[in-house]
Amino acid sequence: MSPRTKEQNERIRRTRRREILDAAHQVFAERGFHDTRMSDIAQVAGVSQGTLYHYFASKDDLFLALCFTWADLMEAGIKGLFAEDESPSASEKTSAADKMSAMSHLAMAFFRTDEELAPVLVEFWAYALRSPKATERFRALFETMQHSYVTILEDGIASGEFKSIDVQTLSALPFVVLDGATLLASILGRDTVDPGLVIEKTQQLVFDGLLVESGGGES
Amino acid sequence: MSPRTKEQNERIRRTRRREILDAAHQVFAERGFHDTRMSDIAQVAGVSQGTLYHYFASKDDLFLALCFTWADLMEAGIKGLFAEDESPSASEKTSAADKMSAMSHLAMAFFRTDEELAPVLVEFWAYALRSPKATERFRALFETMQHSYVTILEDGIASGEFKSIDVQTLSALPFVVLDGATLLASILGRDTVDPGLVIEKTQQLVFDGLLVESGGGES
Amino acid sequence: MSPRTKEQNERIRRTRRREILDAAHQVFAERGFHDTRMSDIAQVAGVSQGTLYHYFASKDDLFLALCFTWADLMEAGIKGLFAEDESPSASEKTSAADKMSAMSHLAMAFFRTDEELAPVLVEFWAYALRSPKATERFRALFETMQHSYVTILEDGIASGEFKSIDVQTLSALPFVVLDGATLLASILGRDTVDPGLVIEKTQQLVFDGLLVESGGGES
Amino acid sequence: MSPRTKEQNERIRRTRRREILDAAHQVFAERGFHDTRMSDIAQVAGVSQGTLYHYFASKDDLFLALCFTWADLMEAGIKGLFAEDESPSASEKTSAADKMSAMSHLAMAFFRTDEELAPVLVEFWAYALRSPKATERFRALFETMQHSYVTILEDGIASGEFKSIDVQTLSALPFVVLDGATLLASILGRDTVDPGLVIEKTQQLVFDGLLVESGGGES
DNA sequence: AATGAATGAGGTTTCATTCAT
DNA sequence: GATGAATGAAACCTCATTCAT
Repeated sequence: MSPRTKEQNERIRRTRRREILDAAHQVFAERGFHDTRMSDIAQVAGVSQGTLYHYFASKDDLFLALCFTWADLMEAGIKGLFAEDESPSASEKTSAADKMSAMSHLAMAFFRTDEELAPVLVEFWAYALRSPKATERFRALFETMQHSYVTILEDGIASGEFKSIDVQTLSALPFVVLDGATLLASILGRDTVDPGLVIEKTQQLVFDGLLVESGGGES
Repeated sequence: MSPRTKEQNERIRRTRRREILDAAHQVFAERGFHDTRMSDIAQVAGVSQGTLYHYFASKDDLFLALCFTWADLMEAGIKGLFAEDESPSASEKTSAADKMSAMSHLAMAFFRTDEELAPVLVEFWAYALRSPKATERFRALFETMQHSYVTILEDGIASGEFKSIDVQTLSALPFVVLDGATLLASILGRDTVDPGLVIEKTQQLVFDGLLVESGGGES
Repeated sequence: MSPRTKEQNERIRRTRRREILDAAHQVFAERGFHDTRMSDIAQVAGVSQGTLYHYFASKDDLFLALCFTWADLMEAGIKGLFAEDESPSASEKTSAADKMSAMSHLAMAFFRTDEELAPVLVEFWAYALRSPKATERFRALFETMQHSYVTILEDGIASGEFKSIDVQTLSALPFVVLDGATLLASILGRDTVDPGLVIEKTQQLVFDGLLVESGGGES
Repeated sequence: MSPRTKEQNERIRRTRRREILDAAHQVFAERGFHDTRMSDIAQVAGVSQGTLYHYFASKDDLFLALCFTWADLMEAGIKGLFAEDESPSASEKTSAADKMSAMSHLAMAFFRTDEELAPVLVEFWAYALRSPKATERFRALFETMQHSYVTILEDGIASGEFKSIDVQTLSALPFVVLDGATLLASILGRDTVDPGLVIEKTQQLVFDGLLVESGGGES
């Protein structure tokens, strides 16, 4: 009956918060944002509806927190990729080709980690269309990825590995392909479109395209 | 004195139906599916709420009809591309490269035609995640596009224009890039990501990639 | 193209009116008053909704007209029973027993005539609970029936056929049994409760009861 | 500070549920099922509309619950009548006449208990015409009453108290008269038809009829 | 911190009725 | 007389959020 210590309280809060986020993730993935009721989340999380509001100010808040969670993860993944790279322990500089390949693998890894991630992402996009907060987070993630890709491309071009191209425009490509493949896989199923494979094969083809002087299609 | 003729009634219904669809398009684009009120659509269309239900059974029905409208248009565009091609008047066969280019241009054209199309597409995707009807229409559209691309690639490979690749997987690429670029442009704005440019430059790069034997590793 | 004569017009109106009433009868029986839509009736009658309003001022008006139709029929039946009786051609006065029996047969006849009558009656009762017009018609019909029965009973008592009873109270019995049997047959089906049989057997038993001095139940 | 205990919550729910049912009873009786608005019930019950839906899934559900409540009461009354009878303390068996009388008194008691019961019953009948659930409950109640009456009649016949009659058909009589009298009293008012009196006098007459060999013809 | 009964604004949908043709 | 497109009032119901316990 002795009051809980501060640390105990915080641990409880952290655990409970995570449980709620997990429950929300599951239900949002199944039902989508608008068809999810707070009571559903509460039930799956095993808490009362009131409790949800001790941890998140609103349904939107909860959804955003969830989306930010994986955005953080993704961002950390990308940054990690290059942080390692900068460590001087690597005897030799990694080639641009290797870096491109590494980015692809990172994206592919996300799909293997969590089967329910893709549907929530699609919801997030629709949500981001109307929510400045979501847009900002999305933009930051995009810019991180874009920045990395720009660096890779420019390095490759500088070193003569790649031919010269419109770096600014093409820097969006990884994100474009990642999201496009996620979308198609979510709606049509992975039997129809395997996002990992699409990303991998595309990256390979694009890489090959970077090696040759343009054949000069008119488009 | 005498009642309206059948033709008069049909004309009225066709016109009114189109007016409602246009209004719905506008409001759905602005607000998204869930934040759109039937009263908003009615007001923009200049009719009463009741009238909406003379033309569409429900809000979902209206939204689907709208999405089917542009899906039909897009599908017609793709099929038209190849129908022309089959006309025997062309003394020489169009090259695979030209066909690829034509597909890109078609996709790009859609964005120029209708500024408000993109946001509704994103809504449609989220919607398609839960609605079998929407999924089916989406799948049909995808397969049409995929089929065309498969043909182009196989023709190109057969004629020796292209190297041999995983046609099945890469046939999803146009749709992946189209949707991915649409998404990014919708959320981040065309200043950040110009979908037409992304499509064009990507197509070019991919095309170049198709010309050379792969220099890359397996990744 | 010559304009129709007044008689033709009236004939058309009468026919059309009857068609609408028949359609209404059918739909009201199937669906009940509140679940019947004017459009249903219009469709079954083979006319437009607007036309209904050329013949009846409102849905309530149409329903009442329908109910009044059979009320008139029933009332005519009862009155007819006694009109015949008063004709001097009958060499001998009909006995009270015979009259009672005749009333029973009349009631039973209604059930055989029209299978769909019973459900509409139940609707009418619920309706009559709130509508003064319906109540009044119902009361008039009741009083006609009651009046006839009072006469029969009083004649029978006067002639010594029947013992003395509370005529006022028991004069409601035919209506009570008729309606009660109608109700049960409508809800439970004629397999469970055969209204004709119930009426017949009850009448018989009651008649027997009228013959003997009360055994003096305490109730 | 601490949340309410389970018992507290249950007590609240039980009380509130009863309050809502009472309010519904009152409003349904006044206005009928279809003209009753959920907002009316909410107002009379002193709760918000939303609260109604915490206790009943729909307007139909609420109405059915209400009807089931009195059906349960009525059924308990009938069963109670015979349960007492089976107690071995009674030195002598109750006569069939006494049992018939008891049943009449029970029916009459219902009308005295609750002035507003009758109109709701009429609504329930109309409702039962279209609702399988209501039909089933109605049938069960009917069968209970019928079963009791069959027993009474057969016992009476076996003991020689009553003459032999069509027990199956006449076993519906109490229900027929009860419902018929309820209906007439509801529509015409108790001044015109006193249901208690009708039931009592009818029972008496029928009882007398059971004593004598039929003098009547087949009608 | 946790609970869950209660709220109430507001959305979609229905349908009797009107009226221009 | 006949039509059927159009109306618009209002009903049922949902669900995020609050707050007394």
